[in-house]
Amino acid sequence: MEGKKVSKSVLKRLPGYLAYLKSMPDSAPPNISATALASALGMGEVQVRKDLAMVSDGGRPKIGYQRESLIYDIEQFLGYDNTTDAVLIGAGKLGQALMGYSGFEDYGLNILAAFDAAPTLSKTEEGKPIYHMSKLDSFCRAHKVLMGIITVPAGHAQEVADQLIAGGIKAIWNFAPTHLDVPPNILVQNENMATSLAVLSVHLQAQIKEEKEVKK
Amino acid sequence: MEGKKVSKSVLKRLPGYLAYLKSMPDSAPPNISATALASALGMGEVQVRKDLAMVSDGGRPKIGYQRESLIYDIEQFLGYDNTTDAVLIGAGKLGQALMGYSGFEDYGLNILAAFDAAPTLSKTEEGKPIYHMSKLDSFCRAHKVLMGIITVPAGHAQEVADQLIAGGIKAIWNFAPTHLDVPPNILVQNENMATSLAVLSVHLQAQIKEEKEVKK
DNA sequence: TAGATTGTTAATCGATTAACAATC
DNA sequence: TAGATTGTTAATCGATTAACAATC
Repeated sequence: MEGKKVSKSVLKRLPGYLAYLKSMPDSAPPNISATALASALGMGEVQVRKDLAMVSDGGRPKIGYQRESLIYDIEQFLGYDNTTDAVLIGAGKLGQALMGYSGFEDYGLNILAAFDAAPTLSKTEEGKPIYHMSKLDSFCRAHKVLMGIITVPAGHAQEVADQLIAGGIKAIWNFAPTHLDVPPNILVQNENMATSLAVLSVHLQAQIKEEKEVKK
Repeated sequence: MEGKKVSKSVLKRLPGYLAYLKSMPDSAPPNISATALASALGMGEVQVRKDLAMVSDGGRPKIGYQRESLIYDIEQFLGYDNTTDAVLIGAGKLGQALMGYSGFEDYGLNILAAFDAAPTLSKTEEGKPIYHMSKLDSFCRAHKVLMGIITVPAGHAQEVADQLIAGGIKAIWNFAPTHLDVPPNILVQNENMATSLAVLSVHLQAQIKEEKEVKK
């Protein structure tokens, strides 16, 4: 059943289901059970069922869910059917890597152009334009861009965020390792590698410690 | 007080405190209160205090925490003091961007080399070696590498993960948008952009919907 | 001392899991 | 029908927040 309020934790799991369903070969059976999905993704089956209940209009007992319509429902729910235009600020290595990643199309994301304080090129390898920061505001307004991707150094991220918001942007994908202060109606999604590294680092420390103790 | 079990949610917030503390100028006062930290990062002050209590040996009422020792304590806790060697698999755009990112040093991460199924270069721009996949196993063993970074396409990620684990790796930083099946003692940290995009996309959809309703 | 601030104990909230009834 | 599977209701778990006592 659609239209319900879906929590962020559920939301974050949906792309996982979608990717798995899409990765299945056409030769696979047209139906799949929550049990099968759960075991493939290493999750609890009740959780999978609850999650799917939020976006689909249900599976059938003994049969499971229709793969095709499940894919459709999740994509529909996530809004991958209608494209979102975005701008990217900071044409450094990470920025260019993101510009060049063609996979974003699958998520309905279209990066129109990059902006940089000191552009060294006028186009990316893929032929997308790189403009000077001074063009940002008018570009965003002209193209009614709603999403900005920040790949500048931490020290400039807040300033860039302010400019994006002034240009009418409603959501920011922030790759700069810093907190952004924004008005309540603006969403900031932090892609914080430091966070992941912390988890990894602490795990490895524990591993090393454990190993030493075993050796004793 | 150190040595307690710290939950993942706390762990993930620590890098935020650390980055903010490190970004403060030397001219700033030597002490900082949880209240100040909280408001700077847009968090609740009780949460900040509880988090800090897990890694530091406490602040002083009315004074706050010593900035320097707080930085030390968090870095110590996260293991940023002793470097972790890592290998990276998949020398594509994203892989090269990560190889070239010098900021990882701050997190005690040192990427020794890249591996690729069909390397087009023998070195990265920064002079780090790029080897053929066939060298992976012996390299990992020889250098006692504990961490692997996967930046290959989703279809090859599981296969690469298996090889890494065979080579003795204990933690995987997975940039491929797919679930990895690994033994229980191996940690997989997914850096899943699809997850972030889902959150952003759903937010924008809601925004657009809202706007339309206002216009009516 | 008074007040800002810390740290802890209790209450709330939300998300996950378990138990079970419904269904094909 | 019997059994696999769905979906829901209740129980558990963990994390966040609120209230308060301790402290400098």
